[in-house]
Amino acid sequence: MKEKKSKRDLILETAYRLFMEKGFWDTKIIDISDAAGIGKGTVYEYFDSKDTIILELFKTKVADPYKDLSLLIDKEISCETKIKEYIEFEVFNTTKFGSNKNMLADILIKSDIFHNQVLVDEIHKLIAYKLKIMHSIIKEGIEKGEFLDVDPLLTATCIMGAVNSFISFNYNTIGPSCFINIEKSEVWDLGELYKILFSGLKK
Amino acid sequence: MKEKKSKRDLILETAYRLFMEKGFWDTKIIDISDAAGIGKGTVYEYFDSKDTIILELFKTKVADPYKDLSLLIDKEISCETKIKEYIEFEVFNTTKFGSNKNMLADILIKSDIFHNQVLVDEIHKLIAYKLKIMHSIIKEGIEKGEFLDVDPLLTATCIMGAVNSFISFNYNTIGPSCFINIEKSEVWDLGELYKILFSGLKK
Amino acid sequence: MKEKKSKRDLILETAYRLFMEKGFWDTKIIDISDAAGIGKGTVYEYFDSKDTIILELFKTKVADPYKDLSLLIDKEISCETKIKEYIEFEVFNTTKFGSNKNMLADILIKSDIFHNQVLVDEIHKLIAYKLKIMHSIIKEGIEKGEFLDVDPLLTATCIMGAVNSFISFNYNTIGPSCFINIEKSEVWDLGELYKILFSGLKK
Amino acid sequence: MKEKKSKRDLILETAYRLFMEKGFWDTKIIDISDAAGIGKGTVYEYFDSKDTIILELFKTKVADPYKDLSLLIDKEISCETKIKEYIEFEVFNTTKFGSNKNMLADILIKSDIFHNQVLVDEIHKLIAYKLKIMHSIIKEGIEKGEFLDVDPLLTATCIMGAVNSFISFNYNTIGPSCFINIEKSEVWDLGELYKILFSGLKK
DNA sequence: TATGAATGAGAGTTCATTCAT
DNA sequence: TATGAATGAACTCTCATTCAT
Repeated sequence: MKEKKSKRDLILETAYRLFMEKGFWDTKIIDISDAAGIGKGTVYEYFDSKDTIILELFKTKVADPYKDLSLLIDKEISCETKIKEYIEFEVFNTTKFGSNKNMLADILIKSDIFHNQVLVDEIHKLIAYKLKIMHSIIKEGIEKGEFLDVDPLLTATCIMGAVNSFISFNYNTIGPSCFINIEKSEVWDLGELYKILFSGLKK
Repeated sequence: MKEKKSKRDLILETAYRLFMEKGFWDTKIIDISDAAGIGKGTVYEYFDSKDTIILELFKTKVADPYKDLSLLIDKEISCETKIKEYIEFEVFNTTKFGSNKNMLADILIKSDIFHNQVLVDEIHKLIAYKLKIMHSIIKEGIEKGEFLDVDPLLTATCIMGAVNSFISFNYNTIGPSCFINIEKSEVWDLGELYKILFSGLKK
Repeated sequence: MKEKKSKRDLILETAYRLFMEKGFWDTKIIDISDAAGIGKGTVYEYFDSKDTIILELFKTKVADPYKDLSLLIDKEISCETKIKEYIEFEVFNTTKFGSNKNMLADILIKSDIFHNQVLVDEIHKLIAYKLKIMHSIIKEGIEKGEFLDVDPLLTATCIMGAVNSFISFNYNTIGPSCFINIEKSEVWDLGELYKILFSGLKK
Repeated sequence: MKEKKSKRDLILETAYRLFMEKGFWDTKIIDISDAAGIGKGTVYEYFDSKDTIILELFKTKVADPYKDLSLLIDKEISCETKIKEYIEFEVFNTTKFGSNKNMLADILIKSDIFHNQVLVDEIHKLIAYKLKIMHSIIKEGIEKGEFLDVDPLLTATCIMGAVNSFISFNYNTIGPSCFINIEKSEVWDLGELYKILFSGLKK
């Protein structure tokens, strides 16, 4: 495993680009070496396997930038500002790769899932359908004076994200592996979720 | 393509079970036929391909149940209640397959992503890390009297979900394919996001 | 793993033939399937791997025939006859595959050793050289009346084989794995070897 | 092809050591250069190929020491002594590389044969089985007073070696390449083999 | 209708060898 | 003289799909 920067980086960048474009499974080693203008064997001079490449990309492109995020906790600013800074950081971090690029999400969502565009289209159709309903409800609520004057689509998007996340963590899809060192009451109450969505965080 | 209900359903149910257990890519056609107690060729009597099976499963198990969700819009109830009903439906819908089962999420998250446990562990580690920070901030905010008395972990989870969703839709990762028939102002303002998170929806 | 006799046997026989002709390492799976007139994948329908094929061949062609050899021990015949029968069995067993064929020895000695005909020639040259010397000594011994009137070349061959075997077992090349349940005095004395070679077994 | 002694010898000695330890096929060129502390390319400055190395090793380590063995023929000693000296030389020669080391045999028997420990175990099992039978017969013969009082295991080992050798040469496995300049009667008689085994060489 | 034997394109990976420096 | 980065032919094994029965 050589460490010479340029060639290793060339492979990494090429792999990254192809993974983003075609997905991990649709990108073959030969695709990477061809696109990089090098021999297939050269890829293996720098990486043990295809798995090592995606792992390295994840670590450097995705995970590493978060390293100092925890410094945020001890900053002398209000918690509201902390959350705002967190979000700004997250937005910067996941969009810095270029317009419309969120590496992890992209690779996951791209062709990789099922090599099946028809299915991907169906999934998007469902999301669109749900979004439209939620959007319509919020719009109505605003018009009727029931809700604050927020952007209805943005809000629909956020609520859907919050709910999906709530479900995934609450009903263990993602697994308790993500709750390291944090105590979680057995099953969360929907009432708590509503509280946040309707009243927000601030006192 | 035959339509005799029983055998077709047997294949579908077996495939569904195996996809949930081992993921889509790790489930081979032979696994399905073996588990169903039928011949490998028989699978192809009822389905054109493996892709057709997952597509059918998605349609019937995931998408179809949402068919009447739009009726919610015209119900004679407050918008707050509509959203609550929406959420309750979503929770029911994604957890009805058994404890801790959310079909789509499960299949995506299972072995399928990269066949690479090391990478999956890294991803979980990052999620856990971010969650811990957010959790810590919210807890502090509550203690200091800055935030309402919410469940900090649940709230952290929801905010992360909302933010991820905001980013995905705002910066086009998922693609505009999900905004069919909805007008979206070019790029959403972070201020709008903060408004919802801190003040909530309700007036 | 199907068990239908004919195709499985076809693969086995074809592999056997090619292993004998070209050696194990020089025989590729595609060679076997081509020679058998079947598809490459078919080989894997019947055998898990190339290793499984050679193992199966060893078991059925080489090891199995020895199964009843131990019955010899309890036969009501003289020990001299027992040894003669043992040898006759061994000769039959290792030559039954056709003229000039001793499966295991052939595969080992063929191209497999080093893929290197020049080296194989050198090895043969050395054997020939040693054989010639031994042959010459024995011939002289017979002519001078020192030795019995035996076939000098045959005798030279046997002595070389006995000595090689003695060395291999005595100095552990083969490893003690072959002395299961038999007690071996630490290192054998050359005197014992001479006793057998010069005086023979019989009283 | 340079001839500078020291580096060439370093490569040779390193290759020799690794071939003995891991076998020819398991030893890669990079292993040799690494172990020798030189560059991979340097190996090719001194040797045309991996094959050239093993050939050179065979010649210098194995074959060359036999160069003067033929002088034995003309020594003024009895033929019995000649054979004894031959054997002593052979024992010395094949064991001089260190305890339990017989270069050629070692390399052949090591990992090289089939990279398949299961098969190697099976082969050893068969050898052990045959050895046990022969051992048992000889022991019985001695106890009954039919045979001389020899070491039964050593004798079994030698007889097996002699018989294998007899078969290999008699039925052409090794090929007539080893009978250069020696006349061989078409097929040897088993009677001749028995004569030597039971009566020995000496008059 | 049901089968499962047969298929072969295609993947990741290895490593002896080359050659520009 | 010495290097090691670069190479690519070659290999084993996988598995969705076909099709004769």
